[in-house]
Amino acid sequence: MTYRPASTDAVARMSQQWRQVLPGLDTQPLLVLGRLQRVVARTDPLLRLKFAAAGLGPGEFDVLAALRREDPAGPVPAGELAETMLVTAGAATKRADRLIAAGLVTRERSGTDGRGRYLALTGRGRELTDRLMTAHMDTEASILSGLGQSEQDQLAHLLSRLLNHLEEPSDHETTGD
Amino acid sequence: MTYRPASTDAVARMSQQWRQVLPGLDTQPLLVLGRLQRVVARTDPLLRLKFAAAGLGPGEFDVLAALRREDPAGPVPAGELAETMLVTAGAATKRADRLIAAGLVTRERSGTDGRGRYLALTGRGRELTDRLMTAHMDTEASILSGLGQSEQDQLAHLLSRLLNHLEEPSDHETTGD
DNA sequence: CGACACTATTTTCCGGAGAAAGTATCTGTC
DNA sequence: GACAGATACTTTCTCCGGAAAATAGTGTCG
Repeated sequence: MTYRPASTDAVARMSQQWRQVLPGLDTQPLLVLGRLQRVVARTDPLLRLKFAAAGLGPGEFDVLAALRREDPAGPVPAGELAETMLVTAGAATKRADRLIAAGLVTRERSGTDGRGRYLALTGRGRELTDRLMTAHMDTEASILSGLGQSEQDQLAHLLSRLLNHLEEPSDHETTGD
Repeated sequence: MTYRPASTDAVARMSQQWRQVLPGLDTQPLLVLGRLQRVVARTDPLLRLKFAAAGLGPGEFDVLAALRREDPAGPVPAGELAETMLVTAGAATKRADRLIAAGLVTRERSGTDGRGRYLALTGRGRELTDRLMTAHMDTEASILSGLGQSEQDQLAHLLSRLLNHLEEPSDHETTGD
């Protein structure tokens, strides 16, 4: 039986192991990005539970949420939707197809540009989205409940900095490696 | 073209929008978990590039890395592998199949328990893994280069706390490390 | 010993996503 | 105004992973 101190998580252990196998290698990045991936891998299934219970597949709440957020501004171009969800246009099309079939979303041609499609929530879609979003925030809050408020704030801040760096590559040249 | 202050990331904007649509809803958790998901969604494709260049599919480097870490301890039971990779046993089997076909991994029956299978790296597998792991850490380091060292440390620490909470739900020992 | 429950892994089936080809529409150029 | 190329989306093809059934092996209890 291997003894494991309480303050050591799975990723810290991996890092230790690497140190033994490849002593020259700097595995510091793992302690950030490895943990990040692992947190997401752990939380995603938890978050999907409520959506699945409402009959929604993996990425479908993403669509509903994106449309609801833009609701005041009206229908959303399909391409924009794909961008904000970080999926390909093809995936966005298929997600929309399913939601349309479920009667939660509508798709209409753009008047000014025959290629464009605009997506919007139906009444039922809006209703469901609001209900799910509320429950969603509850779930997320409970996942974060192990951290204090100031820790959550710090974490949010650091992630924001990292994300900014990732999403605006122009403000810092990192073409290298 | 909407003007966007540099300090505002995509998730912060989403949170703002929600505030307008559902003013009563607390979207604080989004600022942590939403960003987390988004960082991973952005980084994953970057990380996969090098693996794909080496002919490896999505989860395959995970297998190689897990085996390499355990290398000193010898072959790894298939089930254990699935657990550390956070995938189902079926997925682990299939990943292993591909790597065996590529000549990077071997699978042998357990001597003591006929149901068990032990996986290990071949010479070529070990070589490739070491090379990829080094390149991988470079890539990750460059992704994190937007943060200073102390920020990375803070982030690692906070993520560790969160991960501990997620992976040991019954454990409430929050003693600092 | 033999039936049964349990465990470890593999296989089958299916759904979702990416890549790239396909379709419709728009824009610029002559 | 017609044509080439760009753009917005859709379709097709294929791969990967989860869920659950199937397979194989172990342990136990009488």
